[in-house]
Amino acid sequence: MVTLSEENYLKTIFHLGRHDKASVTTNAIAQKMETKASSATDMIKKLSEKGLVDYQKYKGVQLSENGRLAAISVIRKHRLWEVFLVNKLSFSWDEVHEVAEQLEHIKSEKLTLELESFLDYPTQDPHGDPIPDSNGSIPSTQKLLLAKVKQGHQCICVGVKDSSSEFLKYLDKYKIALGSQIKVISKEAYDESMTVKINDIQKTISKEVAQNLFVKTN
Amino acid sequence: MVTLSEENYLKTIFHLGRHDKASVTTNAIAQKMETKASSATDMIKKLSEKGLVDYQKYKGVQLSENGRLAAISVIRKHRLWEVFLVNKLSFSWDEVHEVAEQLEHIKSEKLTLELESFLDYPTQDPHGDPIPDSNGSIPSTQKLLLAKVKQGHQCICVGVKDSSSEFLKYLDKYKIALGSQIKVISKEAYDESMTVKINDIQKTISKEVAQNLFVKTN
DNA sequence: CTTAAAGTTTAGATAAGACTAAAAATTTAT
DNA sequence: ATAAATTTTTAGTCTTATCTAAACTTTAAG
Repeated sequence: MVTLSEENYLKTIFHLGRHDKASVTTNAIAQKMETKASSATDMIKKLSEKGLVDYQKYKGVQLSENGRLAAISVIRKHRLWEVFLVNKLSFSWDEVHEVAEQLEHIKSEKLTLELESFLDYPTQDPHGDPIPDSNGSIPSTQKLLLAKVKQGHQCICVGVKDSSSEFLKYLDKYKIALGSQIKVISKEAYDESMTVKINDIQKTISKEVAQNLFVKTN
Repeated sequence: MVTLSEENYLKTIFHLGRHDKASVTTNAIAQKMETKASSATDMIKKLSEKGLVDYQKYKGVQLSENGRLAAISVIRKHRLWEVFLVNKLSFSWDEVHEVAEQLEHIKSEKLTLELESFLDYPTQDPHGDPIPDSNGSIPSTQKLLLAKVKQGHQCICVGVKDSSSEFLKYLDKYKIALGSQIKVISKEAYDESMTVKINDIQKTISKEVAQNLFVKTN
């Protein structure tokens, strides 16, 4: 039995360890969880005793296979619920996170499977993040940050790196959505801003925006 | 802020105090919550300090107005989720309780309202229990136990008193559902069993069954 | 290569919610 | 009306998850 708090730590460790395969540090976990390092250490010990993480004092943690599966299960539920909230109820993509944070902890295998079926087996959530399948496999997507796209190239918006309400509302305001066609017209070396044509409307966007938008070239 | 545990106590006190308006005793609460009387006392004190119940030592508790509203809110969510599970996902009425016990604690006013709308404003859950509206009003239904119906009278099944999985599966087995037409053919004084015609099929049912089925005469 | 800074862990405390055992109040029965 | 039985409360303990403060490692700088 994995507690709610344990699930939240596992999820955080998963996200922090996603890209490089080095150990995740205590401080990084504490910061992401908005708690103290000593609390993180306590929880790490507990997770370690339960065999959910590999832990060596002062050396950080890595998820064990069981820990990885537990984390992915929570992430899967989180993203399925987000799809439900946006596609079936009338939530917008900037409103779903908080509620999904609660719904992701509901324990019922049947519920998750039925929900997935009801939603027609979605492969990504409203922010473009992939939804793990019931075996824990995560569909890989070849995406890159808009900031990396060369001048003159065309691409399609496929996800966001920052899924804060503020950023999502900014995107809504300028009609930038998943699927939007984006052409990079010019790039400004000085401030890393770029001028793009989005859905045939020209606009200059800042570095902050370009570095938080995932696109796929086509 | 009402905790998950507090919500469960409030719900229990609501159900126990539903019919007679006498105070609900500590032991009754403990028994229903499957906990010890001392734990119930501790929680009662906490609820009392928060103004959710009126409490006098050794005299039991009654819900305050705020406590009543909090309890009804939880019950409303529980029943809405049950409708969702049965009508939208393919749960049967004997499978919903455990999951709804978890979902009822999700805190999001918008979610509850949107869910209610998505379900087309249902007035009762899959067991025939009324769903409180967003103001906390509970639609009243005039129902009686099948055991009280006189010989020769016709009625319609509108709910169950016992919503245990065992009873619900029994009803499924004999094709007794909400809406089933039931005519009381004869009653046996000795064991309080009765012979009834359900959907044109004759069957003898025990006291236990007759005392757990709600009907409406027509 | 030693020391200062940064990061991590330990020790001890707190709050919520539960438990056991014992004391106190209430109810029931003689 | 009082003793016995039952119910309720209190006191003290436990577990989970958190915190602060202090101690200990590791890393980085000089």
